[in-house]
Amino acid sequence: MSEDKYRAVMELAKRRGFFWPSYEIYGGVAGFYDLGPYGVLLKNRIMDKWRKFFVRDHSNYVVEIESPMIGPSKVYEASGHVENFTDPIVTCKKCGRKFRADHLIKEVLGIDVEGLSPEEMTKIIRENGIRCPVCGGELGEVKTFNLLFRTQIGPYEGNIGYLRPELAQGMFVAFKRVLDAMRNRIPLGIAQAGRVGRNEISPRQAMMRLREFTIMEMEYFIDPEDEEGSCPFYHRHEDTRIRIVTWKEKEEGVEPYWVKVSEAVDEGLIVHRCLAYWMAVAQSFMESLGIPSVEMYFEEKSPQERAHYSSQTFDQLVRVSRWGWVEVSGHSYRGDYDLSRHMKYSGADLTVFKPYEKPVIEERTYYIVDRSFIGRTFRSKAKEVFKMLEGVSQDELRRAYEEGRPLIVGEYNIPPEAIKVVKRKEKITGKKFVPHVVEPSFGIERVLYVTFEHAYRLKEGRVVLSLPRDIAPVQVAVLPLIEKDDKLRSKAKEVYDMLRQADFYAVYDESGSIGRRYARYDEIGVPAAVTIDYETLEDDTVTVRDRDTWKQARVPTDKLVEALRRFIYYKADIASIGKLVEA
RNA sequence: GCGGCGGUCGUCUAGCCUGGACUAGGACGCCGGCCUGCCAAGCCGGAGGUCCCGGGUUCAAAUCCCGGCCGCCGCACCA
Repeated sequence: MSEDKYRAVMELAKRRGFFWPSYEIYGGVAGFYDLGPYGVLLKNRIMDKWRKFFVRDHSNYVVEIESPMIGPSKVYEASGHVENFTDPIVTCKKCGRKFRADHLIKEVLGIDVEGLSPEEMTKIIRENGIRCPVCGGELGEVKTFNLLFRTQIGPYEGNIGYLRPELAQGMFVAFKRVLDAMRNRIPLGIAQAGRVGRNEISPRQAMMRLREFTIMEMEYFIDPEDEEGSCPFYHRHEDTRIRIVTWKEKEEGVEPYWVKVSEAVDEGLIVHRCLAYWMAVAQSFMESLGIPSVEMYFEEKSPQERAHYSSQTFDQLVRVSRWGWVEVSGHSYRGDYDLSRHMKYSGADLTVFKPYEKPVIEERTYYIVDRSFIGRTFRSKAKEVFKMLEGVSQDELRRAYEEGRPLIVGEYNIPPEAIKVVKRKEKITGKKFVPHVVEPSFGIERVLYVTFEHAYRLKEGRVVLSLPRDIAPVQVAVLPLIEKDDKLRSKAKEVYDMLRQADFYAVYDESGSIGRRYARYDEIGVPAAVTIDYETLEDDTVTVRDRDTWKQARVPTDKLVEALRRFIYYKADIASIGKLVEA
């Protein structure tokens, strides 16, 4: 049954122009998918929903940017991808099985070889006679496989560039600029939607795992010392119930359960309220795409599974017919790992200055050397002494003072009497810190697929794509009842023009019997079909047909735009927008 | 990458085992005509196929054999 649904869904997607495997005429290449005419429209509407939920709904805090797909090698050295996105792989010459070379060596010899070159690992394997743990066959050379797509920037061979495997680095690298443009306010969310590439070893599962795909992601930068202030919209979802399971619970066989956001945070199930808040937003977002809340949950990744910089990661899983639960988004607490790395590798200051509400007056103690004493004592050498004193820390001065022993700088002895204590009141207006990051990240193609599959229905043996009305690729079809009647046709074209000018995505179609055309638009998920019939010519009313119930309401043409707006954007019932037509 | 199964008009498929009348058949869809006063009606006509690709066996290959590509499943992989 589930197998059949997957096949039916893929068949519809291909036949009606939603999506299909790329490069088909050349035999295809695994891990690449095209989006067709309706696929692109649907994707755009999904992306617009995401913008609403994550960006526009938080317009004072979250902004969207766009950064390049190709980055210089330095960026991905800093991010750790050049080093960590690579696996050393060794292949058994006899049975062909592949193993992680470092794991195999650690297993057999108990030594950690992380960071060693493939040649060194090969040597270790040879010298210790390590063989295939499954069949005992001889192992080949250790090879590395990096999942980054590599290229060169310009004509210079040494100038290596990588295709981004995630969007995050674009936000981190541009962080200072964006922060500046947003007038240095924190919390700050930087969002981006764009394509990424990962050279997967063996992609499969149709659109679930691709080598090139689209991510919608946000890096939400916060002050780690101010959890409450980091989430000014927390109250919106405080009482929202989300469905989660922690990794420990999962190991114990606990099923996902419903919990209020505030409880999950207060009980420490979720490490930070921002993480929990964006998970609740993610759940609402997926619900708006027609995924019922019982068809999804959040599952915490175990420490072994998650990236080393993450202190907690939840995956959002949605049920699909063929593969069961699949990940559509990831929610990570990334800490300050990325910004710190980029500070180190680039030398740039990526800290944030956060002013206190009231400046803090603090009394500070300074230990200073009496300059007149030095001048008197060392005379012509004094200049040299001052210079050397520049490298002496407050701590050293304090110890010399407190212990009453001379401070030795180079070949000079400075007696403790020359050190003076000065207490000074200082006004501290704020603090500098490296922000922490909470990251919700969606894979669009997966979201698109689950949306498509959940919309797929059979009604009386016909396919109906019951997409939520406001994400339907085409919003309204305008149909003259009879093809061969010029009066109906010209009136229908007038109505089409009116809807088009009112910014609806409308199509006009006169080909085939009316029933056939209804069926056609049911299949591509058009929520409303407007039919121009003979009554239209008499009293200027049209019928609006609801894709899901097949009920029709009669609406005056001059009220049609408003009626369709309510129907498509405000979930108005078909009966509420006009007089129902008797079947 | 290994093993299993598969790949035929846009889509779904028949044919393959048992090579030859296959000029590859059908259904649905699509296009045109007739018809049609509301749910894939009917009639007529039409377009549409590198039988996944390459090689081999044979007088003859969609069909048998080998290699490759792609898809699905299992294993491995999935920062």
